[in-house]
Amino acid sequence: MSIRIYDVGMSLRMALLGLLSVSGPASGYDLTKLFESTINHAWQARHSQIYPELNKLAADGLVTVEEEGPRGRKTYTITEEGSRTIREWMLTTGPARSARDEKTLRAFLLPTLKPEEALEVLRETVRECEAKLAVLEEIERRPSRPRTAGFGRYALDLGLRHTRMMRDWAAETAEEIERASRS
Amino acid sequence: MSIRIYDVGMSLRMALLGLLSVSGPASGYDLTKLFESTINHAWQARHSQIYPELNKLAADGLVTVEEEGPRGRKTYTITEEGSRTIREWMLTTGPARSARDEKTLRAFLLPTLKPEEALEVLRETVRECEAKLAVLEEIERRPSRPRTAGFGRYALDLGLRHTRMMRDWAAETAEEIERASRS
DNA sequence: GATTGACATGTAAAACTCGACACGTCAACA
DNA sequence: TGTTGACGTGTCGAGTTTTACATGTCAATC
Repeated sequence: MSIRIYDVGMSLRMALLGLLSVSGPASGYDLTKLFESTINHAWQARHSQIYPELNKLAADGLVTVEEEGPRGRKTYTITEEGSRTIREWMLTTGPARSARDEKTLRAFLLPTLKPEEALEVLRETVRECEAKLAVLEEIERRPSRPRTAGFGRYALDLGLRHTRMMRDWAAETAEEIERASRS
Repeated sequence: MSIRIYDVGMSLRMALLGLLSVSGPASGYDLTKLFESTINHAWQARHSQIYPELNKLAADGLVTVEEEGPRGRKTYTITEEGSRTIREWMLTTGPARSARDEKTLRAFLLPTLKPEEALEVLRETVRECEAKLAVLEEIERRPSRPRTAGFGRYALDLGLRHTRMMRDWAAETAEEIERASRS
């Protein structure tokens, strides 16, 4: 086991430990789907990244394979050390946190377009946000499964706020551009 | 020049073309700093990634080196083809956009902590947001330099909204946890 | 004249991420 | 009985991103 000095690249690790911690024992397959259905807005990972990371996690003693089911299914459980590790990470306040959002990047690059084009992009953004909001609000209404109950609460709220913020920004910016181009 | 079929990995390319498009001719050094001071919240890139990408961009005819100054400075200018390329990219609506935010990830993993610990993390988040807001509001008040004037407008507004949203979420979630743990 | 710091560009190794390939199981339904 | 689709784990190659290394110029200040 190699000690990692820097925080970079710990995110996937911590996401997996966090999911295992809150949802209880799960397989790589379960975690891949959990990833998609919960923290997908904040972080993405394919199974091709998740399976190797789980093996590393097991090698480092942060998780254990307690049970092997049919179809080669391996059920991972977080260990004491794993819990300690994620707790420390969560309580560590670092100044530099990676943040990448192509949607926001496009918003920043809006001035590269002519006003009419920018307007159309913004209106499309509003439509996308509305569609996403509809999905999130539907999830909010639907009673959550017990396994992810506490987990999804804050995540969903943040997702809703983020999407509404984006929608409002796009709508108001569109209005502003429209006003400016009319005068 | 190889044609890229997928959109993935185009972000850095487009960010550079966008910066060159809005701010006018600039060197790799300028772009590195522009990156930091403008779209850093949406995308990050070190000079070790920017310099090679500029060379590729030049090889592909999307930018040209019009001028070589002292200290080996190379001033890049976006070409017609470069402008066409970013315009097409901006107008292309793809469903899958990469989004990674460690701050949000941590928010999602809050339920791994005990209520008192989560509370402390949330309060720290509020403090960080307040500090960031102070910086952004100061920038808002300060008259912008002509080179990034139009560019920074929307970016700054979105940054302010995002930070306020995060602050409000953290504050209200903290309140909620406090209420729940009191009862 | 020497030192410091901003300017300026680059490369190499390691780690991270994605899409594609690859293999195999089990249950349900036709 | 065959086929389909969800379950389930894994590897590989290519591209992206980071950290560290590497080199040198120019202006200002001591």
